[in-house]
Amino acid sequence: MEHGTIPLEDLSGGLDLQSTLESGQSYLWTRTDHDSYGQTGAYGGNAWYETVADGEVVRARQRDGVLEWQATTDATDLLTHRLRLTDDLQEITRALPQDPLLDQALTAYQGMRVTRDPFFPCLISFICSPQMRVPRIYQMQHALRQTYGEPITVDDRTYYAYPTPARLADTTEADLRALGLGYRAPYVQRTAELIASGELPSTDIPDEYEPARSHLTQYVGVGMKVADCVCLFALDHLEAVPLDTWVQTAIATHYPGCDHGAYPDTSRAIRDRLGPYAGYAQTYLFHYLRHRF
DNA sequence: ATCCAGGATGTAT
DNA sequence: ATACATCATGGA
Repeated sequence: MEHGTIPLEDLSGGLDLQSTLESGQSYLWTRTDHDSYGQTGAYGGNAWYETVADGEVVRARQRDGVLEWQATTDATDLLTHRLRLTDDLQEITRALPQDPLLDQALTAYQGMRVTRDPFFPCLISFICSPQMRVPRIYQMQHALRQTYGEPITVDDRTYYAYPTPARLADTTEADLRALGLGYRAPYVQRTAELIASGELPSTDIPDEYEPARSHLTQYVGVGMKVADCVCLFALDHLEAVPLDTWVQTAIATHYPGCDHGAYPDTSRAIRDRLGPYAGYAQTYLFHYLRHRF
């Protein structure tokens, strides 16, 4: 394994790796000191996180003002891309409106970045998310990797890549129910099939945000909320605001003028209110609201 | 035991 | 368009 460090001193807004990887954005990283997946109780400020990306094992941890990595090849570009290290967090914070709730959330998790996941794993992760707690979503993605992922052995340890569309298309509803996906099992199988067969290829996704969101809702198990998650966490649409139950409640109480009942109307109103980095605000609010109690 | 979780779908109005 | 029941699973 090669290893190296990425300096963080000159990074605008800094980095909080733990918050970035444990705030329910990406379900593709596992903390190596976890005996079970998705547990965020113990402090892990300097913990290693690992994933399989582009067929390579990548491990990263934050300490002493650097992002340290171990990988089979140089992971600098990969980490810079996946963790959005070039996002100007100071400018993003400046561009967001000033209000007490948002200020508290931004201050509490300074350095947290929106992750940039690969499309298919992100899509499947959030198809698994409805009516599920964050730790269980981690658990389901872990089960999918262990069961259907391509194994990679490095230094006597075996890792599993996220399964391909073809591999998941080749499963059955019963197979996936056995992994604990519940009623989302047929959604995952059908969506994988739509992509693998070319019936609804991901290469047809429009570049613009709202058309992209509309395209995504054609997949099975994808409504507006899940589509917004994929737009934000995989498709570079930083204005996308996933309206989950936490954020909807926050909008109703904190931005009542933006609450229009219907998803598309509230979505447009909150984006008009928060601006081009609305998705960043959503990510901070979601993490903050879920953890302040 | 009962309730609830990063909602989506099918059906009836 | 909008309202409502239904959908698995596990942890509190």
